[in-house]
Amino acid sequence: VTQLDRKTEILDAALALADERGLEAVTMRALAQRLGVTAMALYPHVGGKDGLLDGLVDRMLAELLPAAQAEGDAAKRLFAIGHAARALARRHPSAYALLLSRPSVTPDAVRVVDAMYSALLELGVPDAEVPRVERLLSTFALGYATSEVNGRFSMGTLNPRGQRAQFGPDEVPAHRRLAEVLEEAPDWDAEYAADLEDLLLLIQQRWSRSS
Amino acid sequence: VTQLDRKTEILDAALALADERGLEAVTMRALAQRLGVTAMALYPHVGGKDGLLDGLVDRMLAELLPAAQAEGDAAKRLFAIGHAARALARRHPSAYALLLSRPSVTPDAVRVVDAMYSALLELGVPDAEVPRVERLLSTFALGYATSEVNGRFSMGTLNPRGQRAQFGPDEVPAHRRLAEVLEEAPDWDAEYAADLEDLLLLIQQRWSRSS
DNA sequence: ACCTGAACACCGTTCAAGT
DNA sequence: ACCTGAACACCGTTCAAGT
Repeated sequence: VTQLDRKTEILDAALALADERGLEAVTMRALAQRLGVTAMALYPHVGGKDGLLDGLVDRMLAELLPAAQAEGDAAKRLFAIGHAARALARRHPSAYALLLSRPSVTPDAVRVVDAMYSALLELGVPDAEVPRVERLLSTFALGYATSEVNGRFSMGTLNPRGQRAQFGPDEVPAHRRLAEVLEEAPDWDAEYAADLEDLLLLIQQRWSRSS
Repeated sequence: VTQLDRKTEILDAALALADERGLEAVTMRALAQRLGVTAMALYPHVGGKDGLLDGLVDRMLAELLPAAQAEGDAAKRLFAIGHAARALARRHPSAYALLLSRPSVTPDAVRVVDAMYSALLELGVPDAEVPRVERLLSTFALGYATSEVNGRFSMGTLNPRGQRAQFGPDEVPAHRRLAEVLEEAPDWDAEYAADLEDLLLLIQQRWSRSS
């Protein structure tokens, strides 16, 4: 079983390296050096760079699992998972994007999805719609956290004046009309919470309690 | 102006290369060879590998712009943008993930956002909420398309029997209850359309026409 | 102004060899 | 069973040089 422990040791080191110096600094050689070993010593355990990155996805999903198994009613559990997904991104900003680009069927991944299925069923979503709604929610949560840690949101907002200056009058009329609103720096915690509430509201209104 | 044309020529070639052989095959050397030139000849035009990838994001957003300027009522325009974002992913599956990880403030990017702002205002979303709802919608659209082209969706669904076999009885109860539903292969076109409809429904119910 | 060629410091990975 | 060391075929990028 020291095999498995060694693998998680390696993955932990890789994740720490990604957190500290970015995903592109996660090199077989740099990772090996951090572990006091040669790069080729890693291959039997993680199976090359691709296997290493898949392993990082698994490790992150394992970190998400406890939140998925929290207590409370269905809506509360979905909020907990949603906030945990965002907290995970803040903990591992550089590695997080892997979650959207590398499929994973780790047992822990299935368990997280199962927790969401259960909550949606409890909320009255019909069986046939549950997988779709789960994908809608998880896609939004992963996409939001990814966008946030990668800075996709902080540019329509950073200096809207200088930005509008590139355009002629009424070339971007909505930006002009929203000028004052766009001046304010958004509170991302509040925005994300509001988004989750809206999505839960959608679910409750669309399939109001029949069970 | 042959400067700019040369740059878009290079970006077009890079995008084509990514479409044909994957983003990791987009190498300064391989790209240069495709253009019948030396790798270092690219540097003055695109400014290194990072600038090249930023350029790919800009090119893709430019491809999205025509759909954003389509005709019709507000809801119809939002659908058009949503579907165009997914079509873009199918056209450039490998490069698409860059949209979520590399911020862009290209004029075309601002124009696309402006079109969404306009549609949301027309639907009755209050000024203060428009930027948040735009981020919600664009995040979902980008995240969904990215997940789809990267295969994140095709694994809870591919062979659900073999997957459940890893677990003891009632360890994943929701998967068990949804067994029949999970057997069916989803129609992704229909699912994405249903998601967009649900999100539009949310908007219309939450801020029902007061204007 | 635009391109080339050689060079540098890196990659992931293979493979024979050690213990 | 686990690790090493040298080697191979690549990277992105710098820099002096050509025209």
